[in-house]
Amino acid sequence: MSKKRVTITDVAKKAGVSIATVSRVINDTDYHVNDELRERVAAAAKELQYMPNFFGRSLKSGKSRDIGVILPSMVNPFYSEVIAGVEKECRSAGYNPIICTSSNKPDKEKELIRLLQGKCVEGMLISTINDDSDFIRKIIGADTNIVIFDQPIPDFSGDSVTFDFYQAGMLSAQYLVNSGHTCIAFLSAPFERFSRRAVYSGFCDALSKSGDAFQKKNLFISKVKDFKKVGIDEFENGRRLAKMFLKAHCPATAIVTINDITAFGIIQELVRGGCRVPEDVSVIGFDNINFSAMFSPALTTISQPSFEMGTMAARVLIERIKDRNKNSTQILMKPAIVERESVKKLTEPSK
Amino acid sequence: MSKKRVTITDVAKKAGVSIATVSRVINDTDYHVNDELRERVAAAAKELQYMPNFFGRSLKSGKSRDIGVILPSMVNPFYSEVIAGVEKECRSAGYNPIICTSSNKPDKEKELIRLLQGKCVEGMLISTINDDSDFIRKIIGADTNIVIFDQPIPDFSGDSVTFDFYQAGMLSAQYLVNSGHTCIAFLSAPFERFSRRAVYSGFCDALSKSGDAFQKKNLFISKVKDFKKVGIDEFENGRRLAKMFLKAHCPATAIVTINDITAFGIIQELVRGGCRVPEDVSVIGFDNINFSAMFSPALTTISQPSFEMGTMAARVLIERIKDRNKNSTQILMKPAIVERESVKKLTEPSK
DNA sequence: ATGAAAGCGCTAACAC
DNA sequence: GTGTTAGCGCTTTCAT
Repeated sequence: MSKKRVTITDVAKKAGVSIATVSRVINDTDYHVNDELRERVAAAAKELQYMPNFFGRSLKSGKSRDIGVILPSMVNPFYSEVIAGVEKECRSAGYNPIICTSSNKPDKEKELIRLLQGKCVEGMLISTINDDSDFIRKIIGADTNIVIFDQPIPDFSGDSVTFDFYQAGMLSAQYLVNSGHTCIAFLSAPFERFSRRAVYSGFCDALSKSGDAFQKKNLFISKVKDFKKVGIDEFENGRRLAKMFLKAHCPATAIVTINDITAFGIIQELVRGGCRVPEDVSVIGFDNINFSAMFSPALTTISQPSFEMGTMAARVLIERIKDRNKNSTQILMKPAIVERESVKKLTEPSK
Repeated sequence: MSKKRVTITDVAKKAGVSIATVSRVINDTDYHVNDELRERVAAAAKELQYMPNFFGRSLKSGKSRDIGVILPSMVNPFYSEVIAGVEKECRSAGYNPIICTSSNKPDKEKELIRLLQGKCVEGMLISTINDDSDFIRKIIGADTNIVIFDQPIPDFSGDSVTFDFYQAGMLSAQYLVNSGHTCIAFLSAPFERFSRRAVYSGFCDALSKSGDAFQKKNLFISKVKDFKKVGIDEFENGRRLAKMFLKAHCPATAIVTINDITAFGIIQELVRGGCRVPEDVSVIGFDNINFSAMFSPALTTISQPSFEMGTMAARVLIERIKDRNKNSTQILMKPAIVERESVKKLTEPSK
């Protein structure tokens, strides 16, 4: 019943030319085709609503024009923005991103990589959650173009676009110290990811330098390893963390945490526990997702340029696809503090 | 330099069998293959890290196992959740979703449809923003399986999974009326989308029925048509709307708006203008995105089940792919009120 | 300037 | 039970 798909042969027949000519016209090569024929072909193609079959093309050329993208989650707006950047950059260069989420599951990540290889993607953008990073290296050993982004892999020497988590950790500590805070708490999910460890160590180092060495009793780590519904789970995790903080009667006047959503949870629970933010306790987030500006109090946070990171990563990958032999590019995106309302300045008169 | 891709021929050579046998083993057909050969092939495939080329397969079979998904945006968490649902359902059925965002641009939407056709997707999930819906019907006339979801198309008779916007509008009005509000305002972006018109008319009808016919002076519509960065733009739009509301000295005690993000903007600006929520003015949102629960005051809103809608839409499409002749399925997801803290009950003693 | 034809990797009908 | 082969739609070399 369903009409057969229109192929290059149909167009050729209709225009009374060979398929080779049709191909030339369709691909608009600089190949010289008689104007009259060219128009006849174009007309036939249009009339038949011809649409080249990518499979035929890709099979022949070995090029899919597809780019695989693997991310841990979709529901965290940070990643939505990353994807938006990736998509924009890819499409404007004529590539099609295939977006996959690993849902924080290492095995699924591996599976997706194989899937994408089967689809002959010309390259992949990977934000890996695999701690065993060797398998990524193996893939690169083969002939897949890869750019590691977001989550760094220690000692990785290929293309990467990552974020300077260490410095970000330093920044948040310094900012708090400069605002007059001397007793600061660090609230986090388990340190399974490189990024969290890096933030923490930057944070500790900065405190040491300023003379207020971090006190272990101010470190609160929740037990939750698996975030199934990432957005809401991280929020709940924040609430849990705040409860721990409150219960411990922690004397800290400021709290640093690992992402904005967690910060939202912390703030909500703090307020519920009778603790005003920032009057009684200051909170500084991490990511600067869109909602941080909408929250009340508007969240002071460390910006991790999501959209730009997506854009950059895609750009680096496309460069790599064009030239397989160029030197590897390693981009380290820098953090910046975004001052809003959730941190109180103890050194200035309160308003 | 880069090693050639391993093909079925390589595996066949290595195992000392024909490519047909390899194909049979790989696809694990119930075709009878000698156990010894089977193992030899499997071993060879594994050793060579063979990965079938989807293009060859798809070209031959005409099946891509891909499903195209077109959405207006990615940055609004409502859509992130929809996608999460779609992805989960597709993958568990062995399909691969190709996600595209039209960025609220009708032309881009059409372009994406063509792109997806070129990729031989077996079906598409479309949340259309095209007001001219005929072109969608044309596509269906051809041999593409389509499920319209999220944004309904009037008089559409094919498969669809949409949301009962009209009833949602009624619900919000009724809820407010039941809470004792008699003067209610409606704040919206321009009525270009069917969904917004439907919400508005449900809202008006419910008010009429309750005897408090809606007064036109309480309708505020902003001018902004194009949301480029959807998330943040909608927030800004909310702020703009709240300014208009404030400036007009509107006597309404409650505000209904078209989505949660806009509600966040409205609330922020209201508060900034010295108007407490919900003490002075109540606000009811729309969507129930994750952040609504995190906001303060936690947002009372109409839930539009995003993840489930994605799941349902994918499921309907997959059913359709399996049986092209079955009757069309039309699912209308029902709204529900989510009571939180942004609406004040005027009929009960205030706390 | 145009056409004929090979062949990309795979599946499935057919031959043995 | 296994192998041979045609051909899916396309690009591109090579003749003409």
